[in-house]
Amino acid sequence: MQGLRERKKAATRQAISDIATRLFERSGFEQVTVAEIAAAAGVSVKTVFNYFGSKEELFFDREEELLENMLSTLRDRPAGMTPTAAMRSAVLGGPMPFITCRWAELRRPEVYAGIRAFLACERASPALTARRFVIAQTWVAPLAAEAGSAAWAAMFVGALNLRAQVFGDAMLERRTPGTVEKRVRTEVGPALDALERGFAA
Amino acid sequence: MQGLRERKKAATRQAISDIATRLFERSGFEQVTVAEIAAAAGVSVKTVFNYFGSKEELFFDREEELLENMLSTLRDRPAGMTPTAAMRSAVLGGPMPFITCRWAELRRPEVYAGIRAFLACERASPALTARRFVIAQTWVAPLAAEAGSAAWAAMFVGALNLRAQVFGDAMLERRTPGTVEKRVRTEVGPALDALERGFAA
DNA sequence: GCAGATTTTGCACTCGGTGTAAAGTTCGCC
DNA sequence: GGCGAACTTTACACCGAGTGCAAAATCTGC
Repeated sequence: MQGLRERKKAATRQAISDIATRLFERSGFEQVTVAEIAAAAGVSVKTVFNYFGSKEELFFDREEELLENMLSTLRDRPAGMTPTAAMRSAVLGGPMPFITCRWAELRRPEVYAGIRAFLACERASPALTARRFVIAQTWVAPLAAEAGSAAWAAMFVGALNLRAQVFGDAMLERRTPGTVEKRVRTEVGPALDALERGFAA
Repeated sequence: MQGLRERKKAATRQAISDIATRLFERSGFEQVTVAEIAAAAGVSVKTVFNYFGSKEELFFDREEELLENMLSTLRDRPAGMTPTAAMRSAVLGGPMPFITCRWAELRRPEVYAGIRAFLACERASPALTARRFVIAQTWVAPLAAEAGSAAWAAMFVGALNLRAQVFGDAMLERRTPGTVEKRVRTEVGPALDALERGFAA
């Protein structure tokens, strides 16, 4: 355990992030001001911006972790396995790609509702939708370095964006967990197949 | 020729856009305020926002035209030709994809300098860089509709983003027109090859 | 408990963007 | 040419995100 200062910082950061998430999901991203978040967290606006570079960063909090997981999935693949094959099960195997969460968990209503609320909030805000694409784009260079092919990385990120689209659509239409999984597999699977075939040289 | 009102509107819009472009390329996107643009154009700030939805729209002005060109390239392809094959020459055949501008034109110094200034301005501003990705993403759905495959469209846009990256890098490094062309062909060509092979089913 | 490093805060400010209502233009028509 | 309707432009007041700065509060090692 670190010193008191370190612990307080971590706690403050977490508190701000939690409260922001709750407020966003209750009222919508655009409807909540940073001033409200700061007040609810018992902290000044300036402090919020000390921890988070922008309002959007309060929403997308786990995306760095996601990149790390992608990179280690690539790095740890058995010799001879293609990048596409290595990524396949993580992309198709659960609701949140590269997070250890399987399709079965989506059957728990509170998980379904939580993910759905997050997606609804994101879709309702152009700024957040835009932000997601930008974040995804920042993945291209690291993925390219790890996989050894810029072309592969650029198109793989295209496939990830497709996946987010398909998954989000199905969730917002309130499809059953089974249907959501089926849609992701049948619509994103072919993209991965094409990637596999395309880079089979 | 339209009525006076229509002509005036078109002229005002063009004047604002031209002045904005000049100011951006001289001082950088972030350094120029909308108020300065409005003043230079002899118009109120509100009028600027009557014509353009945001400051970024003042910079990316021809992107709609680009989408139109992509869609008609797809639509008019001979029966039996794959979407990838149809797009290939437009993607690899000139400095600005889907604009009738061939590689030869890049050899004219003022063309080279103009495009380079535009790119430098874009790269210097995170907001503009982000905006480009968002614009590219809005192309996915229309392209998917025209090509009949969401998977293809998602990954094709990935290839377009790669192209923009490669082209921009080469231009900012002040490579010769010949080198720029070669880089685009050798780095983006494989992506299109993969796309062709991948969707050959 | 003290000195020095670190965090938090308040404050004043800039800039992008919106809503509104009034002033200024253009249009179709007589 | 002139008149009323439709449309554009403008000023003004406003909001929210984000920054820079210097003072106040807090933690750290000793």
